[in-house]
Amino acid sequence: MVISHSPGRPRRRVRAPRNTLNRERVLTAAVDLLDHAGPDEFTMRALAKRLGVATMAVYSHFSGKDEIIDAVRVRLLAEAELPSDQAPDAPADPREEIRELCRAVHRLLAGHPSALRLLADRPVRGDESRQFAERVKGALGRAGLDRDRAGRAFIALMQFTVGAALSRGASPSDPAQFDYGLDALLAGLLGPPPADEGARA
Amino acid sequence: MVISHSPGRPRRRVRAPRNTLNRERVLTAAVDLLDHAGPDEFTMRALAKRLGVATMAVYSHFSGKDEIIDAVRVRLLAEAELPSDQAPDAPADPREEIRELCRAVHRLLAGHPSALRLLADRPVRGDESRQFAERVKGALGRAGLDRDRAGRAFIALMQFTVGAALSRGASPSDPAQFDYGLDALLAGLLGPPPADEGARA
DNA sequence: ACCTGAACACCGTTCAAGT
DNA sequence: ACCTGAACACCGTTCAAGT
Repeated sequence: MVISHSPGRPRRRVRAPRNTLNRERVLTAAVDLLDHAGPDEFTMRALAKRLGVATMAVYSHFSGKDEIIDAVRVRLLAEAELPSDQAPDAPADPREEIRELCRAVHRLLAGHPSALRLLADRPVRGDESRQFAERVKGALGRAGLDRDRAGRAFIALMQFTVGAALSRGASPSDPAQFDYGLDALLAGLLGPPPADEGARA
Repeated sequence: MVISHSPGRPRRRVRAPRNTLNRERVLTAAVDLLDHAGPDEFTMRALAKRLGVATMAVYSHFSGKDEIIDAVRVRLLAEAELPSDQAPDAPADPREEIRELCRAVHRLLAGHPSALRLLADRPVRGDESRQFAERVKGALGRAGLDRDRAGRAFIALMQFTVGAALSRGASPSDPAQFDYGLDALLAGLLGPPPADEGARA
């Protein structure tokens, strides 16, 4: 006996061609999904549907949802638009460099609010973040802090930056709010900025 | 025919007596559960089991999980040990009052890390938090900030406090870390502290 | 009014099977 | 090797029923 498709609903093809999937495609779809829906809708089933494959196909490339979330963090960190790394013999004002680095991280986090909710409570590890930390601590050192104070200052700056991005998602505030807090924190950590560039009240 | 209990496993009684449950008991159990387990284990089923009732009994007192989480926030805010409210004609140093208020909130949040994860991304509303905000903004005003700056400063302080508490849960840092950042932020917002009490480096 | 248990539409993940 | 679909042990919540 012949089983015919019901003519009204053309179903997704029964079997996806080989090698349709890889880690890159999964991660791109994951970030897209997070950017277009809340963290609760970030589901293995929704992710697979977006990729046009069966749910379990994703498990051929990632061990599970946690590994995907960790990889999303790495992917996002990689696409952060950091101010260009200066040559060591042409150092810019370290205060301004720190400021721009924090602003870049804040821009990144505020631009991916659902991802931020998923990532906010996980410890940050991995090479990229270590590199970033060393760069900020280097600038803090050039601004006059010793190694110990630079470490504490870096943590404080990241705590504020994450908290500000989280709060923006919860109840959006004007864009100048983050700068107000960041400049205050920097002034407290490094001392007041030189008067010649402080033209704003 | 007689159905006998299997002697090995005395089951929970079939029907709980009337009025065993009320909002207070549910909230106490909810905070206990959050304090003894991760946010993922905070489940309507686990909550009911802890209360010794069927899962759906809780729904007689709360419309759902979201309402419970909102009520947990109120409960936690209420049990925050804020420094005693000064009489208006005997005002303490406003800087010190702000400092202690932020420390109290941080202590509270850091003491309930799982609850913090559930609450961090929700907008804060309600009367208690408004009262708290007015108290901090009042102190900021007495410290010399105009209304607009006081509003921004309050937001910045809360963003930092939440971010610091969240980060402590993710990768615990030493207790002095929060004070380091808080004092820097306060110095930036209010100007450097008077030299006579700044005996620490 | 308050509590119970079955049922529904979801989850993430395991497993056996297809190609 | 890579993908599929059924199945398992969970969720939050609706519903009809008990007292």
